[in-house]
Amino acid sequence: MTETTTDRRADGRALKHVQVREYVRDLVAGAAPGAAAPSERELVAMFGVARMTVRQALDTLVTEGVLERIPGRGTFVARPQRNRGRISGFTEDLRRRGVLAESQTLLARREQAGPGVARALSLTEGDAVIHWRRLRRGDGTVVCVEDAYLTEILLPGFLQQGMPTSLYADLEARGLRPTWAEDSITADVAGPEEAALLEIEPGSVVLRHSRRAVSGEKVVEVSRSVYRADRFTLWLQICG
Amino acid sequence: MTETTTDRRADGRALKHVQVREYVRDLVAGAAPGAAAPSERELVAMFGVARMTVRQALDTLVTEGVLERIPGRGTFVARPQRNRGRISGFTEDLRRRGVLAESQTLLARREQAGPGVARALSLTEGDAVIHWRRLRRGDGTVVCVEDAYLTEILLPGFLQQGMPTSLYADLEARGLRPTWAEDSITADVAGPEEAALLEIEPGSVVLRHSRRAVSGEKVVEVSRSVYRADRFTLWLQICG
DNA sequence: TAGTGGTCTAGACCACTAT
DNA sequence: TAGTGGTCTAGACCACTAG
Repeated sequence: MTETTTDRRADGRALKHVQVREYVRDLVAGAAPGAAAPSERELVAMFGVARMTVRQALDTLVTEGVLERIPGRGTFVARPQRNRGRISGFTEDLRRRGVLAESQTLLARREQAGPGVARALSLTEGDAVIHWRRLRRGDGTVVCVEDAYLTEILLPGFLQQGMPTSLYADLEARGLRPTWAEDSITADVAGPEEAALLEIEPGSVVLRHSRRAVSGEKVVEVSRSVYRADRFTLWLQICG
Repeated sequence: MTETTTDRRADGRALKHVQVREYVRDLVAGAAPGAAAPSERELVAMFGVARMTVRQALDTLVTEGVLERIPGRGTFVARPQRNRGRISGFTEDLRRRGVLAESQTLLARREQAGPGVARALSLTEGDAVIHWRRLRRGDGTVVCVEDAYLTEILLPGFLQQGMPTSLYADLEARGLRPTWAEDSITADVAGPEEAALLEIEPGSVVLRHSRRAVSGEKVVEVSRSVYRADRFTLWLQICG
């Protein structure tokens, strides 16, 4: 398998292995997992190319998880990928469990980044950030208080547009869907303010979840959430 | 790039592209990012193989993120990957923080899978599993009790070999390094047995962490860990 | 036995980079 | 201009699977 940057020669002609690759990709799109793809020698005959060229095309599709090779048997449409999961936020996370997520904005304003937030967002202290505090409910009951900090310069008009239901859906619409994140999670007890918001006694057990979410090279979100331990289990998919 | 299952022919001779690949991997291990790797034609001359064979070897290392090709310039040791984070276990996790992880095996035996463990490991109830319970310390202080369940049939000789220091390092040596995992995390209070092991009062705050780790298609590990909340923060990298 | 993917050869021309 | 990786050819033999 070889990374192809352009897919085309300088003169505009499509590369042969790309032609074969895209032909097979189209052919196989929507086919049932386990369905047979054309054999390598069939493709050699169809396209009039060398077998190594066909193999280069198929190698890419195998690496992408589209095809699967079985020696002595053939090439087949791969089983559905187990792990094309996306990073999700509270709203999407709860929806996946069949729970309706609601949010009440407690605070949404422009602030100057303090030292901690600036470092986490890879900004300079004093840069403009959006601070968004929400009380979050699942099926109507209070579950979580979340403080999110966003880099204002990446999100023009964010505060003016009316706050979105799902932060991640909004980021996705801006092409800033997080591609990976660093999370840290601790168990703790609630302080008095948190307790009041979460409708629990101070000192009750809570789950603290901090996230630093990155889209490409840019840190798009830094957040701290406090969950009622009696009402929430954090569920994460980890990839290698 | 081609997946190689065996790395060896039936007669035991190493495949040529594997020889080249491992030679380059060793050569480059510990080299500074950006350092030049041997050129393809150099390797052709060194090993007396065809260039396609060398390319197959290097393709694998490029896909793995070890090397980087720059057309017209050469092949180089890849820059540190933004996101080649591997799923880590307790040992590796603590090592990354500069903390020495130690484990004391409380129990390591063959059992028949109960309904929960069987479902989590994608086995049938009654199938043989390895149950491994460890008390885990960081820099000498008690941090965690972990119960891990492993599919015995995937790990021949595991119990006989002497328990490894790091489960994940052992799995990696067997080609079963987890590629992704589903984790669920809650905050809770310690029960009496846990409290005794963790050297805390019953009712103290703990962090519970369950993991279902998958390597390729196989579920290789299911575990439940209980951490002292006052001594441990869980740190996870999430990918989309 | 026929077909499949896995490995491998010994060349070739191209576009690109560095000197 | 010399060297690099990118693409491509036209074969070959192997181990394995299936009918």
